[in-house]
Amino acid sequence: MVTIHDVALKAGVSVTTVSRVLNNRGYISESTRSKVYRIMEELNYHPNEIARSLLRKRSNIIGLIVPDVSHPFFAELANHVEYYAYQDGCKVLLCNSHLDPVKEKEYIEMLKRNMVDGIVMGSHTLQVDDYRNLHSPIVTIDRQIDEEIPYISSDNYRGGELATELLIAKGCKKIAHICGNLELKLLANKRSSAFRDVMSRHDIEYVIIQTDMNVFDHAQYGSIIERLLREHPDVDGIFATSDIIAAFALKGCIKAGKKVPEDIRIIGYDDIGAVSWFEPELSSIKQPISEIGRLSVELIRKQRDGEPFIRENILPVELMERSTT
Amino acid sequence: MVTIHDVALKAGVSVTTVSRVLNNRGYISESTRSKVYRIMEELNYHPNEIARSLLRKRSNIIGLIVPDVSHPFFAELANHVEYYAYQDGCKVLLCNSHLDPVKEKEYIEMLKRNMVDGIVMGSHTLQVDDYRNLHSPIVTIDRQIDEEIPYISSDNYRGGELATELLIAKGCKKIAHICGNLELKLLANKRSSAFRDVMSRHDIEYVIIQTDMNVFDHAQYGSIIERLLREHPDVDGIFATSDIIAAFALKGCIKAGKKVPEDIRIIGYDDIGAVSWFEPELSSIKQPISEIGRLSVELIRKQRDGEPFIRENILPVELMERSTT
DNA sequence: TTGTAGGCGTTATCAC
DNA sequence: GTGATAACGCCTACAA
Repeated sequence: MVTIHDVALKAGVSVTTVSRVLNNRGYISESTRSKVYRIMEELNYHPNEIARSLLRKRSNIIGLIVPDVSHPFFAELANHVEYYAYQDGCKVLLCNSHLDPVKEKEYIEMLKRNMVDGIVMGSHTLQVDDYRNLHSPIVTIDRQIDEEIPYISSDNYRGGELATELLIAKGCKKIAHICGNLELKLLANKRSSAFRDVMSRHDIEYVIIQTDMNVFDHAQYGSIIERLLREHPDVDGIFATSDIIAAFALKGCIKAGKKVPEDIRIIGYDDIGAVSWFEPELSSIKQPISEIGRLSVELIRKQRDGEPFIRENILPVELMERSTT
Repeated sequence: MVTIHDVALKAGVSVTTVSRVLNNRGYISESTRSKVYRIMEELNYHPNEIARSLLRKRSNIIGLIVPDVSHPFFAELANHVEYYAYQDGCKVLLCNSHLDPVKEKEYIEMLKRNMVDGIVMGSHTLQVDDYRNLHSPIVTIDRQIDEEIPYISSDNYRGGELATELLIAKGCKKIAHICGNLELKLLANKRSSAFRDVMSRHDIEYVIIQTDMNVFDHAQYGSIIERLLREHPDVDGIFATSDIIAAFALKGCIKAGKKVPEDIRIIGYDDIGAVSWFEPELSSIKQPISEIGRLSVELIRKQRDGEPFIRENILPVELMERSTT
């Protein structure tokens, strides 16, 4: 490995001078500058970021903790977080919690030991206190820990309203809502509150079905749908809290011989790319994932640099009507 | 930030001793050991990994460069690489090249400056020489750079055979193959070679359509399919080189009023999760992505530690027959 | 305009 | 068993 000393030696100057050239600090004569540059080139020198980080007490790394990047929503989130982090001169350390609190906690410790600039928390398996005592810039996605920790979410309540109102407007008389486990205190639960509110307002019959805690166990969806259609054969509208669930609902309906959207209308949530790869294309509520990613990085940076920042960030959602409603 | 010095001071021992306790090296009396542990606890001390890395000349980080994590294949790859890296005590730095050679090169430089243990290259926008002169443990996915650099791919040729032979066995009389741009010297091109070989052997009519370089521009797929069906209305089998393309083909066929698989049979490649979320479920060739991830990490580790390793790693594929064939 | 010296937090080496 | 001390590669006062 070639260090700043090697360059200094070969260039016949001190390490300070090389460092100055490197960082464009202070005054250097044009001749030494170009000489140093030439030697750096010759030796193929690249400054050691680790040494820099040690000095700076910061690694320019953003830790991104998600349940599972292979889930389309988090894959897109990771994609955008990386995009904006890169623009900020930061790197992204990818951490899957795989819904394991131990792993999530270990990752948090690891990130702190590596002096990351901050942590974007997309996974939430720990207790509130564990997040509170981080002493590191942090942003949570879709969960509000307390007054202090900034969070980002899309307007879940509005999303729930939009989806529900659409089904009603289309004339649905009995609507099923399939949501995640409401025990988890996620902001996504507001979609369900909105559903309940709108339905009560319109005095339409409805059922709410909670899925298992494990969002990644897709096997459960098939049977949940089947049971729903069996126990409530008169359901003519389904609002699913994710596109994946909605896709399984669609599949279940087709298998059960129902026509979509004629017999039963279906709308999902997230607007992941895959919904438009298949036919019929799924109606969905679109979250501004790119903006969520951008804001995550910005909020980390602002906290890190001691700039003021907003703690509650609720982003607008958009109804994407396609062929299943 | 609390350092090893603070612990040493409060415990009334030297930093050396604390370091020994920390790393379980040399002899320490049980009493000092427990005292040190207690103080570490009290002070909530966590060793600074950056300082360690500086000394060790290694960050325990694996750089993962992919075109785009939001693509299901790479999302799954990232997921598994992270899984196995974690088991090895390594972290994963996520790098999207977004098909930009400049960004890819900058990422490579950055990773070297950060003394990563190695680089998993899933993106290939650079020239062969750029990869050759890395002087860092590296593994390429689905591309063979030269004799030296280890690569991992699934058995693309066999995959191509399986897909093609299935369509033929089902009685297809005119088969279209939609593949990526063959200019790019990717091992995935062997799928197309296999297709051509098998078709010639059986003397069946076929067409081969290359898509654009940009794999992430899904907009092109719709029109490609439409044109295919228009120019070759008698095609009764499609072998697409990715599930996404296959999904668009499926959609195009349905829109064109064709019944799948009765009028036309379709098979994709990769077996991404999404294919089984929708109806009809897509037949596909499954790549062992988990094993690819595991091997990537193993090959980095072996190179890093100077252990012997295998340079050519071709993993078996599997035919997943579902409802579209 | 350039150089010397000290320190970032840790571990390895060698003494005691 | 334990403790000084010197690295690791870089940057930044301060001095010249």
